[in-house]
Amino acid sequence: MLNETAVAVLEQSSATEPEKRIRDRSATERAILKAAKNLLAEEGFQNFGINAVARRAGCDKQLIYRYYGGLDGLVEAIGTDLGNWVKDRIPEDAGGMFLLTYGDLMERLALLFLEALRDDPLMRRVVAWEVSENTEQVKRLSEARSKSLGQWLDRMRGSLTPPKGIDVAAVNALIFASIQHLVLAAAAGGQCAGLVLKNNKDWEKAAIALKRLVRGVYG
Amino acid sequence: MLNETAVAVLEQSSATEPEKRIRDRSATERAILKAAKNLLAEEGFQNFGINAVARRAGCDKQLIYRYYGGLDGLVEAIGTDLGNWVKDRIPEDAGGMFLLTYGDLMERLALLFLEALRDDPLMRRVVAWEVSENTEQVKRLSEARSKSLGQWLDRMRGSLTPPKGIDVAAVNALIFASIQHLVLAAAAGGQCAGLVLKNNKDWEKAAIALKRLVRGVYG
DNA sequence: ACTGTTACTCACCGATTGGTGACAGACCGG
DNA sequence: CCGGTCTGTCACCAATCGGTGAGTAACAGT
Repeated sequence: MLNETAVAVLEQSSATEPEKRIRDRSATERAILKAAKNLLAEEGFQNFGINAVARRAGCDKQLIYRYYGGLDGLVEAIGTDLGNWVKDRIPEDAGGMFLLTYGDLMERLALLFLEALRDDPLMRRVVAWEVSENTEQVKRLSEARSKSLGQWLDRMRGSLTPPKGIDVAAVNALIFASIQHLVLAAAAGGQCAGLVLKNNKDWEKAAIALKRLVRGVYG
Repeated sequence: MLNETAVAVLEQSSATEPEKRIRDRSATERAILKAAKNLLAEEGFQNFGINAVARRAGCDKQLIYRYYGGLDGLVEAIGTDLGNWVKDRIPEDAGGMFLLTYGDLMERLALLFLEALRDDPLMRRVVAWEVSENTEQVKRLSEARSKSLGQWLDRMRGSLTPPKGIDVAAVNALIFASIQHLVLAAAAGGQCAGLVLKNNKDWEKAAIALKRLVRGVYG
């Protein structure tokens, strides 16, 4: 990539010059991070490595070592980005709606989370990564993500009091676990436990079932 | 491994001769399959390759190509084994119990499935594999698994009629999805969505929450 | 214009990967 | 005894991996 532009410059520059991006460290850093995120989102964590990222970023892998301290640092940077995931991807104005009960809230949050996860391939890969490996890299990703998720839940809860006599943490963990696995399985194979999940109609059924599940516990 | 025994034999055989296993095709096939399953269960699908399997089986990788047609065939053999998973790992006598309602049944099945999955590292790796990759190998594994799971559900349902007005397939998919993700996340990082899952007490809480969830929809 | 720093590239390293062809020895039928 | 088949071993291949040291080109300060 970069070579082509450089060569083009040497050859007195042919017609188009697509973004030179020479000797601009911060721009290169951004390009690397972007390349890493796109690569992870599209290819998954299987082929996620120094060489592949450098190849996609169109720069030498040495720069990844220099600017991010290797793959670990790069993953950490991704994790930092991911800390703002809920803030970036999920509308916060749900508090302004008529959420009278804890059940109202959880139903809404569950549906929002389902949709957001369904629309974000990067986040899906990260979640899949979390349940597949246990390296230090992944641990950090996982922590950042669950922390930000927990804060989101707290923030949205506001002054609503959860029902007594129910282990809310455990029940909510199960609910969000079901959403995550459903979306992951669907993204991977188009179905989950025999339930086909491809077109919007399929997903509408799943959403209804999810509502029923939430309403079952929280009324 | 095998070299050591061979050398020992050439050296007029020292004291112990741990299972010679020479020139016995079916035994070698079994050893390879066993090695593959153990490797997958212990190391995960990340480092699951021809070389690693051959190394663990103590034979040349060429034999894997000859006897199984490469990794694909080997994975398929594992999948065939996995087709009997529910039969092997989950007691079938639950039908003889007092399961009066569909809710009784699903609660029992959910708990059985949770426990069985928790106790089987190989199956956990396979499930994690399913949501992480979409190769032909994994597809076959996934199909065999979900098919056998579906048959199990049908078999256990017996003459019990599911409640009307509920999309049982979708709800059950969500329930089993929650179990799978919970167990996977716990096995990977010891927690799921902030809920710590390490000792038996933690799991007891999760089981209670699971019951509540099932009872919520199915009464 | 000289100098030093910054941004970047390149060439190479050892290790490991999936895959293949050639070979050696045990066994069996003639 | 010989010849062929079966089982298993070994040596080698190109490709890729993560990682490093050395070198080059562009810029800034003086």
